[in-house]
Amino acid sequence: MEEPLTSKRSVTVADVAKAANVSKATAARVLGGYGVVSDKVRAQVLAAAAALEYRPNELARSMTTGKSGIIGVVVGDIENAFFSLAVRGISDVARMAGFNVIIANSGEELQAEKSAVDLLIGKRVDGLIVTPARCDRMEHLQDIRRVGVPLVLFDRNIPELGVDAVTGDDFKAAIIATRYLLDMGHRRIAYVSAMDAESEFLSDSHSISNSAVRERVEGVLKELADAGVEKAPHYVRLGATDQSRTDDIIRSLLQDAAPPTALIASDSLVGHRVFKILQALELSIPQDISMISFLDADWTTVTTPPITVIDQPVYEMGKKAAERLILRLNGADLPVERIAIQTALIKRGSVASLPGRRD
Amino acid sequence: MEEPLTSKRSVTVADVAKAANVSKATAARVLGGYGVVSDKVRAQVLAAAAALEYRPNELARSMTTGKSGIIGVVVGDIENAFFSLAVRGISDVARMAGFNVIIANSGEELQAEKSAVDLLIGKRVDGLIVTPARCDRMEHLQDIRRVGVPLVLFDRNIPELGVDAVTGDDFKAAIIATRYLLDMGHRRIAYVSAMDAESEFLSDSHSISNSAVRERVEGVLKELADAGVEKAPHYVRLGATDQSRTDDIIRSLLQDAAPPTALIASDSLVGHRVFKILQALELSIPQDISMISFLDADWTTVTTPPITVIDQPVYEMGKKAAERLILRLNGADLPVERIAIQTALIKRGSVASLPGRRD
DNA sequence: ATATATAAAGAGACCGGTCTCACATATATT
DNA sequence: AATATATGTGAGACCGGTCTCTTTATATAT
Repeated sequence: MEEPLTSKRSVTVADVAKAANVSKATAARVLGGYGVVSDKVRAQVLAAAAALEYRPNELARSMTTGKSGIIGVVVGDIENAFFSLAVRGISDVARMAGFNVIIANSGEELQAEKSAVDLLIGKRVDGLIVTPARCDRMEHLQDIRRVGVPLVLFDRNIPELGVDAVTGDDFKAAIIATRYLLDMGHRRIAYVSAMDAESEFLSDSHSISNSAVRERVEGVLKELADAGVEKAPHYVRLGATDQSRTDDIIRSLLQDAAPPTALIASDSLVGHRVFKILQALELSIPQDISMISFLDADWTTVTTPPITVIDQPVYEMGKKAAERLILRLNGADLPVERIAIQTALIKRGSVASLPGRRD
Repeated sequence: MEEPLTSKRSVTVADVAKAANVSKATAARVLGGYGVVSDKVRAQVLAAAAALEYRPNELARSMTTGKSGIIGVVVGDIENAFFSLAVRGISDVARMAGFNVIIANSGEELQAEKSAVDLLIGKRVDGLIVTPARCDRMEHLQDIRRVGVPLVLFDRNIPELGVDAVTGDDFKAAIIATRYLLDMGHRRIAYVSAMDAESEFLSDSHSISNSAVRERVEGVLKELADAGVEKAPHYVRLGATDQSRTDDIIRSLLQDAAPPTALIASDSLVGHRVFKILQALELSIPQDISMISFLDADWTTVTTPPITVIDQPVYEMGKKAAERLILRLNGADLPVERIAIQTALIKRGSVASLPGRRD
C-alpha cells in the first residue's frame, strides 16, 4: 500500500529531478526551457520526464510568473452568430500568439457582466476583451484598469474609459443604409433594434446606453433629417429581444396611420425575426415592404428574395481586438484608439425602388 | 519612492491580515469563507479587505485546493451553430454549478485536438468535454483518464474508451429521415456529409472514423437495404467541407446516370451549401429535387420552401453533457453511459411526394 | 602552477492562497 | 475546584512551479 496504483497525485519537477538524479532546480530548468543545462543532463531529465509522463502544472507556473496566458472575453451571447464569429476571430489570433481564451456570457446584463469580469480577474487573465452591455455604467471596467489588466472594448465604445475599442463604423453604416433607402424613394424608414429598453419608443437618442445602437440610431436620424423627413424618431423602435416582442413591434409599426415602407433590423437575429413575421403576415418583400438587416448572416442569402445587408466583418473585428490586446500585453506603448471597422452595404433583393415620393 | 502609486502588486491575504491586525490564517479564514471566526474579527477583516480592494487570486487558490473550477471544452468549430449552441448549453449549466468554461477549437483535426487537451490538462481543468475528431485515435483521451480528469464525450462516442458520451441518436435519426423519404416515394437517396475523407466515395461504412457520421450512414444504408434499394452506398458522399467541394459533390451526383431524387445533408452548414448550389443550378425544391437537413438552423425556416429538418436539441445536449460531467466531478458513482438524445423530424416543405416508384 | 573567467548544477526562498496542528481562553460537567 | 469540551486564533508547512544566489567543476590566461 505504499504506491497506490491509481495514484492521482500528479508528477512534479521534484519527482522528475529525483528520477533523473539531479536537483529540482536543474530539472526545472530543462522542463521549463530556461537557464542553461548541459546536453547530457538535459537528456537525462527529459528521459525521466517521459518515463514518468510529466505534465507541467500551468497553474503553478502562472502563479510564479504572474502570467496566466489566458485572455478573458465577455460577450453578450455566444449563441448569436455575431459573437460566435467574433470569438472565433479572437481565438484564432490568441492561439497564434500562445494565449488561451476563456469566454463568459453576460446575456447583455450589467450584473452578469460585472461578475464575469470579477471572476476573470480572479483567474488572473492577462487581458480582457469586453462587450459592455451598457456604456454608461463602467465602475467595474475602471476597476479592471486599476488592477492593471489591459482591456479592449468590443463592438461598443466608452470614450470616457480611455481604452482601446474595436467596433463597426456604426454611424456611417446607418447612414449608408438610410441613404440607400432614401435613394430608392423611401421616406418612412423604421429602425428596429434588439436593445432592451424601458420603452419601445425612442425618447432621446443621446440617452441610449449602448454606443453601437446609439450611433446607428443617430446615423439613421441624421440622414433622414438631412433629407427633410419628418417624424423620423417615431419609426425607431427598441426592445425586439425575442420573437413575440418583435412581432408586437412590427405589428404596431404596420398598423400605424402612416406605416413604414422599409425596415432596418439591428442585427441578424432581429432581421430573422422580422423576416418571419413579415412572412407570417403574408407581406411580400420587397413589393409590400422593404428590409435591410445588419450582418451578412447565413439565412440572408437563401431567402426569396435574398436580403440586402450591411456586412460587418465580424471575424476581422474579433481578430483586430485580439491583436490590439496582444500588442498591449507585449507592452507596446500605443495611444488609445477607437478602431472602427468599415462595413459595406451588400445590395440583394429586399429593397424595392419606390416610384414617387409619398409622404 | 517607497510606495509607487501605480503599484501593480496585488493585495494578498497577508496584506489584509496586517491591516486588520490579525494573523494571516485568520484573514484567510474569513476571506476564504472556511473555518470559524468571531463576528468581531470577521468584520475587521472584511473592512480591511474592502479598504484595500482585496481580490482573491483564484490561481493560488486553485493550486492548493487542486480544483480550478474550470471545465475544458474542445469542439470542432465554435463558428458552427451546432457547437455554439452546445457550448451555450454547457456554459449555462456550468455557471449554475459554479464552474467556468474554457473553450478550444480543434478544427476537427486530431493534432489540434491533442494539443488542446494537453493544454487544458496543463491548466488543471476539473473536467473535460471533448468532441473527438476521430473515434479511432484515442491515446490522448486515454491520457486524460490516466491523469484522473473526468471526461465526457460530445456528439460522438468511443465505446472502447469507457467514458460517458452525450450524442444524438444518429442511427435512428438517419432511419427516420430515410424512412420518410422512402414513404414519400423516393428510392435514390443521397447522403452528403461534411466529414473530411480521403475519398468522396464511401468505401466501407465501418471504417468511418467519426461515430456520428458512421451511425448516420449506417442508418441510411440499413433502411435503404431493408427497402430493397440497390446501389445505396453509391449515393453516400463525404468531404463536403466547403462551398466548392460541396458544389462538386452535388454536381457529380446530379450528373449521375441515375441522379438522386432526394438529398440528406449532414449538418446545417452542408445543408446551407447544398441549398445554395441547388438554387444556383436553378433547381426548384422540392419539384426538381427534395432535401432534408440535419439541425433546425435559422436559415431553414425562411427559405422557400422551408426545409424539412432533423431537429437535434443541441442546447439540451450541451446541458446534458455538462450535467453529466458535473455529477462525475461531484464524485457520483455512476455507470458509464451513452446518452443519446432523441431527435425528431420536422416536416416542412422541402420533400416532394413522388407519384410512383421509378428505379 | 596559480589566478581568473566561465559554465553547470544545487540550495532554498518565493508566489498567494489552504490547511493542519498547537495553543489560549471560555464554557460545561461532575 | 478540577477536569473536560468547545471555540477562536496563530504559526508554519504545503501546493508546484520560477528564480536568485551560491557552490563546484572546467577551461583559459599568465
